[in-house]
Amino acid sequence: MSKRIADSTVRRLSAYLRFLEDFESRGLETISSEELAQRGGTTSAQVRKDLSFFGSFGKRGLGYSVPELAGRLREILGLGREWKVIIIGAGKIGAALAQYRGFRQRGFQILAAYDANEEKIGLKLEGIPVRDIAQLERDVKQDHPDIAVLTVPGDEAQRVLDRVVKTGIKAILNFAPTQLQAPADVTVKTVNMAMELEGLSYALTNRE
Amino acid sequence: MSKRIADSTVRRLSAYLRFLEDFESRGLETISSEELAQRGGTTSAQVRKDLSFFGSFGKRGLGYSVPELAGRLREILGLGREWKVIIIGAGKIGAALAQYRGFRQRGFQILAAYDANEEKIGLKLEGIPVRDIAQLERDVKQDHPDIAVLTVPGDEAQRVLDRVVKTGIKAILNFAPTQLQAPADVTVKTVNMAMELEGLSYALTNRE
DNA sequence: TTTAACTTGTGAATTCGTTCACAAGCCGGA
DNA sequence: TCCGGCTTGTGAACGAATTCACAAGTTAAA
Repeated sequence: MSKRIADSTVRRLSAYLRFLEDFESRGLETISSEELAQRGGTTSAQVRKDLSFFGSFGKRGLGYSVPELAGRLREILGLGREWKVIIIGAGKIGAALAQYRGFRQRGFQILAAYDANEEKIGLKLEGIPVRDIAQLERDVKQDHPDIAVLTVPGDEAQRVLDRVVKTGIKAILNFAPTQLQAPADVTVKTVNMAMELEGLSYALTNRE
Repeated sequence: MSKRIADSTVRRLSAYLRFLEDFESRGLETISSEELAQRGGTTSAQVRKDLSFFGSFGKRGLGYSVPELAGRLREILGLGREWKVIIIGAGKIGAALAQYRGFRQRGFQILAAYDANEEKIGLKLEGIPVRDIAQLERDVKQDHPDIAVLTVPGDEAQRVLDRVVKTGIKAILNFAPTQLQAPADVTVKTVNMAMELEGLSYALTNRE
């Protein structure tokens, strides 16, 4: 597939899709790059450039067909199918994610949560079973999850990641505040709240 | 203060500080840009460039003094003081954040959580009082929180943000999967899990 | 049909961030 | 004191991402 697409572009596509769904639900038929841009806090040229990497979806003079563009974006983002997700670490953050509606809505199906704490094993977290981390390898072999979400303490994160990688899972969403090392064919996205907070602290401290 | 620093630079400084604290706790005295780079998944030139925006902290031929550089970074990032934080939305994510140790460790003190749900008001969330959102304005006037964390549903986020902005708070950490509009003097950082997940979906779908 | 008002798609120009490459400075040993 | 080995700090080169600017296509109305 053509050339490498920037991370920032993919994130914007994701944002565009959200607006399109909003427009779709309100029954609107077409949308211009300018409208899309305003909602996404970017420029119309940016929107058109982003889309142009994947083809020409619009009509000059008119704009984009809302349902068609939404469909194309879902296709590009790989949202046409269900992705199976496991959560590793059944703490507070794991629990919050388990009930997060955004997962289901977008076709991310949570299979199970894993933990080492015996008191948690066997319980249900928002309807999702908490299993013994010891059976991770066996379960992955059977259920073939696509994505692992890591919500374990920072000092365990790398060790757990290595274990997850060994099972063959190629996509990881990490909530531990740690820089993780993984092979090139495994995609790791890290959500680091500490870093965001420090970014706010920096902004508050250094305002001109 | 000199010229605008890139967001990516600030995030890296934040990462460097974490490694330095690790080194500090192990009693190491000096560190080179190369060592810092390896831990942070970047290059030594990048590390030196990042630091150079703020001054010359190292000694040629030797490297950086760990405690000194850590101190300088804390200063730059504004971590020398306590920041007062309020959480708006006492749902699962709010609860998870309330107990998140990363906050306290870095000097972020959580004053209270706010919610409109009467059943939650008056309860404690991990020791933090849940108050009526109706008294937000009064409380802010009295307690002067610096940062508001938004964990409300997406369709309420903009409305709540406008209200928070009106109280004079200048820094917001948003967990709603929505692009928010705010005045230029207010810094908004959004943590969008849906977007990260879609990034993973994209990566899984489009691997060459 | 012609015209006016729009809007896309895309090379070119620009801006922004990263990497290179090396002079300048520091340290320890001879 | 001199030398060899190291490491910083920083202009210059490079590369990537964004913005500009406009030809080309579409629509509706006269």
